[in-house]
Parts: sequence; structure tokens; C-alpha cells
Amino acid sequence: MAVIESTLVSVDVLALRFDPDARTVLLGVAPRALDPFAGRLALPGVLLGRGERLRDAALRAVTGKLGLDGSAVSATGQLRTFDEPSRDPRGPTLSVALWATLEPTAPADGPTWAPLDAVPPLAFDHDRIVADCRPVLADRLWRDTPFTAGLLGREFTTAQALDVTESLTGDRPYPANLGRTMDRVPGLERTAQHAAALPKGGRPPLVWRWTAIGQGSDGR
Amino acid sequence: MAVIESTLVSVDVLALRFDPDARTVLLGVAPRALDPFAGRLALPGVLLGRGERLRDAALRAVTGKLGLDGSAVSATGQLRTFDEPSRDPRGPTLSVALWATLEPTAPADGPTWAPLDAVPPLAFDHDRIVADCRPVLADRLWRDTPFTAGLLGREFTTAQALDVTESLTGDRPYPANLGRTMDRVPGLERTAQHAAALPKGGRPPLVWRWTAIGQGSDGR
DNA sequence: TAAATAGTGTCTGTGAGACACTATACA
DNA sequence: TGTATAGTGTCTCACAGACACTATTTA
Repeated sequence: MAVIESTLVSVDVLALRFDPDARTVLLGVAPRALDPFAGRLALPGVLLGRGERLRDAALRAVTGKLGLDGSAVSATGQLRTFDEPSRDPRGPTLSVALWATLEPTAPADGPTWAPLDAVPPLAFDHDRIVADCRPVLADRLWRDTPFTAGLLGREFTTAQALDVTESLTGDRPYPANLGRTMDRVPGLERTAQHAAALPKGGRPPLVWRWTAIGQGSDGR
Repeated sequence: MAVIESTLVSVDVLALRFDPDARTVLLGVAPRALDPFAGRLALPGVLLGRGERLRDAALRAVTGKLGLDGSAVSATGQLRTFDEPSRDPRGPTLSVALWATLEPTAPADGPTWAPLDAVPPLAFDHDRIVADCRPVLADRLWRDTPFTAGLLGREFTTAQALDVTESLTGDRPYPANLGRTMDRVPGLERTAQHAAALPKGGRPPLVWRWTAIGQGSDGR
């Protein structure tokens, strides 16, 4: 019986966190500890264990490489698979890219959090992964409820919705138009309460709240 | 040094062919030769070799399991990855699902071609793969040029476009509306020539032709 | 009061879908 | 001529985007 020459599979995670203070979406990256590209920044990734679920591997990557508590991960989902044989100098490996959203807070110490607009050069083909997946993430916003809720949290303001949308799409929508978009999102409710005013003044934004988060389509 | 317990990766293919005579899109399935589910129908799939590209593995699956010539494959693309550990009774394996389009012709002998609406029960979790991916395929039509061109061929009639759309989406559009949709597809040209009339009579449909196929987004 | 920001209401353009009517084939 | 099918031209509706105007805050 021949031993099957199986390909190694790694799971690389685009860990996204909304920083309400910086008003941007940040991508979690960490310097590599071991040799290929040691010291260089990379997406958190792990080798998929035998029988391990992709989601569990993603949690392991976020926990281990970014030093976060697993409970901070609010949602995960699949992006696509990268299969260039030369993407890892150690030999051919498949990389399944997943996104993971973290509870929106100011970033803790330890991992490096980079604004999506200014991601530093990364190891392996991770620059390409980020570039390829960013439009996919932008497209998910307001369409994929677990993703959107995971990023913004259970309750958020119109101002925060504007910030997240601008971070992902690169374009700041008109508040009026985004409000109508959000009105059409199932499970999202426009409450009557206004949030505290912003530091620079301006009318206090409304608060929105999820009433039902719904199921992610798991894959896709 | 511990030996890494790597997960096996299989590539399972949704091989689609448009049969102009039957006026439907067919899915290629083949009885399994070997033991898990021997004799039962399944999607063509192979174990991914070390360093092998997903597309190459898909071609190998279509060639080997469906007995087709590799040159009949007009386009391929990624769908998603299935990771239930129990999907294969032999042990945990990852399955990367790909689509492949075949030149539109009447189906040859050998593999079984099932209309998308009447796919027989399949081995492994292949029923779930088909069910999960079908809406994704429907969504790709007229948006993803390589996919659409791969399915319909370089030249096709309005009638065939209607048939393919109905097969994938389950709904037959009005010819007028589909015509406008196609007018907006980049690289697709409405020619002046009418095709031969249909067997049952009726006005002969127009011929459409691709002028540029464009690049698939590889993944997604 | 000025600057900043959000919310309300309107207008326009695009695209999907439904459909009436016309055109062209076969039986 | 009747049936079947495709093509042309409208009409409506939903939604995205732009924007004027109003509301509410800080400086």
C-alpha cells in the first residue's frame, strides 16, 4: 500500500476588529516566531489537524498567534482556498482563508492591529490573500448578518456603521442612504434612543440593535 | 520531531454540461469503483496530490471518473470547502468543491448525466454539496463570464440561454428580460443572425457570441 | 454663532420583472 | 389558420446614490 502524499493544509485567518475610538476596522497580524519568515508579520495561521474543523483551527490561530481569548471571536466564515504550490517555501501547502470577527473594543496589547487601508507587507502570500479577500469582505457587509453583527456588536450607532462601511468599502456613504440600507437588513432594528454625542460635536447618532442574528451560510 | 497528522484533502467536482437536445444542464456523476460506497453514484473526486493545483485535480477527476477528455473542460472554478469530519467513513477528510463546465454537446456514454433537478442520491455528503452549491452556481450565471461561456459555448441562441437559466435557477425568464440582461453582459454580443428554427416551430432565436471571455476570479 | 455631524425628504437612474403586442416559424 | 416561440416596447417597483434642508450637538 502506497503512502498517500497528502498536501498540508493551513488555515489563515483575517481577524477583523472594529476599533470605535480609531473609527476603523483593524486586521490582526502577528510576527512569526519560527523560521520561514521568522520575525516578519503574517496573518494568524495554523496547520489544520486531522479531523479538526476549519472554524476550530481558526479559533486556535486567533488564540495562539494573536493571544486573544477564544470567546472574543464573535463569528467566523469561509473565504476561499489558495493553492499556489510555491506559496510556502517549506513545500506545497493549501491555505484555506477564513474571516473571524472580534468583539469591537480598543485593541489590546500584543498582536499588531493594522488598519485595513494600511496593512504592512506580510509573509508568504498573505498580501495576496488580503488583497483578494478584501472585496469579498466588503460585499458581505449588510448582507451577511453574522459577519456584520460580529463586527459591529449587538448594539451600535449610525456613526459606527458609517465608519465600518467606510473601512471595508473605502467609501463613506451618506448617513441617509446607509440608514435606509440598514432598515432593510432583516433582524436589525432602529431604536428610538440617541447615543452620547461625538467628541467633535454634531447631532448624536441613533442606536441600532439586532433582534435576530440568523445563521451564516457556514461556507461561502 | 512529531509527524504532522495532516488531514487528507479531496477535490470533488460539480461537472456541468448543457445538453442542447434535452434542453437542460446535466450534472456528471459516476458509480464508485472502490469500497466506501462501492457501486453507488458520487461526484467525480480525487485525493489532492502533494503540490497539485486544485484545477489539475479537478481535471484528473473529470478525466478519470467520468472518462472524458480533459480538453472538453471549458472552465473551472472554486466553490467552497466542506469540513465535517464524518463526511468520509474512512476518516476525516476535507473536500474542496469545484465546478467545471464541459463543452455543450449531447452526453457521451459511460458516465451518468443527471438533470440538475433530478440528481439521484449520492455517496458521502455529496447530496449536501450539490444542494449547497446549486444556488451559488445559479448566482454565477451571467455574472461570471468564464462560467457562463463555458456552459453555453462560444456561440449560442436565446433559446439556449433561456434553457440554461431555467435549469440553474428553476425559473424560466421572459425572453425579453433575459435579452436585456445579456445586453449588459460585458464581452457578449447580440448578432444579427437567426438560428435554425426549433423542432416545434416558433420564431427562430437570435445568435449571441462572446467577443471577450475575461478572467475568472480564480477562487470564489 | 460657527462648525460638525446625523436625520428627513426628494429626486434620478438603473435594473428586475411582468406583460401587451408583434414577428416568424411548424402543422 | 392555430399553436408555439422569440423580439420590441412599456410600465411598475425596488433600490442605490446624490443632495437640499432640518436637527442637535460642541467649541
